[in-house]
Amino acid sequence: MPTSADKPTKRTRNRARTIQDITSVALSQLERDGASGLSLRSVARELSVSVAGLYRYFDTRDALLLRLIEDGFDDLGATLRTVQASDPVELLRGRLHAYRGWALERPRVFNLLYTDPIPGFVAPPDGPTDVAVRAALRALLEPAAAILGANPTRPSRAVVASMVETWSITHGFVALEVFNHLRWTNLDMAPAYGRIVEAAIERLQQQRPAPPTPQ
Amino acid sequence: MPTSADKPTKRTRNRARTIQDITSVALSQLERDGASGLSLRSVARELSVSVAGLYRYFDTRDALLLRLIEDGFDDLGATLRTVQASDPVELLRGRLHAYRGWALERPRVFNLLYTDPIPGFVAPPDGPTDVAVRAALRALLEPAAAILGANPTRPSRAVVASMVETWSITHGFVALEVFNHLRWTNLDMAPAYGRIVEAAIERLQQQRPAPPTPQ
DNA sequence: ACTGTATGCGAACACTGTTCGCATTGCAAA
DNA sequence: TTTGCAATGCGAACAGTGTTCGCATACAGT
Repeated sequence: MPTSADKPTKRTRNRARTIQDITSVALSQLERDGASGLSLRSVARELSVSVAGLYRYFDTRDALLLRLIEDGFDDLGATLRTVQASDPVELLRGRLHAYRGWALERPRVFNLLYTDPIPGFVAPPDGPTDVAVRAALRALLEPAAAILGANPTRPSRAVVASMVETWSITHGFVALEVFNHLRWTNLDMAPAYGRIVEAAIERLQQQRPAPPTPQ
Repeated sequence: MPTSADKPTKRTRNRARTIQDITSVALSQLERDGASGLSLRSVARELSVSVAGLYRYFDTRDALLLRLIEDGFDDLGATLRTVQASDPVELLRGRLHAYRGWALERPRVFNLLYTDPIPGFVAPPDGPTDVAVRAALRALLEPAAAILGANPTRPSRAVVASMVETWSITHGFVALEVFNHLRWTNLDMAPAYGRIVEAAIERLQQQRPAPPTPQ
């Protein structure tokens, strides 16, 4: 039962590598077949190890799934943060588009992150999952806070409300598109999403407290 | 292998009742444990029949799930249509709120309808599933078309785009709330959603072609 | 009353997650 | 270096799942 803080001995390095191997093939199976199609036994087969051996690294299938969720949020956050801009409006616009792009490339992972993957489970507040979730979201909400001229670390209630609106508006389109609920419209999805993004940004700007008019 | 159009003989009536029984207990298990927790064997146990017997009514587990999806969309549509109003704006507002209420009462069903429940499956266009999906959606989009002063049966491309925007904006908030992604905000969800709804309606009204100014 | 179809079910097969006990390996202290 | 303990690996087993098959039974139409 190794603790989280171990010296970098050969054992712990091997252990980290094994965990990395497991999550890696688990992720590829998740992306291909969805969460319900991910089986420990097939992961074990692909790694040429026994099923029972996997239980030295993950107590249960749900634990592995949870790890994929955390990794997913980390990856989403990192992807959003690759988008940079000097203008906060430009930054928000870019990251909102990156949000959609990320989701479209990994619909199964997006499904795992933003719907109800482990029926009974709710992430405990300030647990590792919750931390990863909020870190990813911060990459989206910080530029929104900047547009509002608000402190992104301690946003007021009204600022939170405005940021959540921005997120909700864009997330809705992405969720519907990713899950194929907009196919019948025959719309060009990219420009349609672009209009949603602009609407969200405009609304955000309207809610910014009026700056002191110069002169 | 009975076809869909049978005379109302005793056999077919019994058959319809059995199907109704199966879907009924399947639905209750779905609402409690989610789609992944729904098992044919437990349904059979609860009905005191054998598992193999169920296969006389549903070729596969996915077929039963698909039936629950169709029933779900029918129920959603019917619920939305219980909301009536003379003013189309009032009608849309009421139905958008009903949309959220319906989702919050059956999060597992909402998950089944609007995410990726059967990984490989896409509903064939104009199949029974597709018909149910679009019928439910029409209850939401018709008042939007009315606000735009458009023909709801043959909407133009621009009208479709506007209606989809309305849906996307509100769906996003509902999806995030239902799947517990807004818990950290500590916002009052009902008024927060109310503001989203008003934003969607305002945007819709702005996109209405200007009426001929009287006088 | 007879005949064919629809229905019901027990048993089996292949698959799943999970646990147990026993071997083996690697590390760290003696 | 040797010894001992913890970490690792694995085969077998158990309970659960979806699905198929073959054989009985019940019913509907002739």
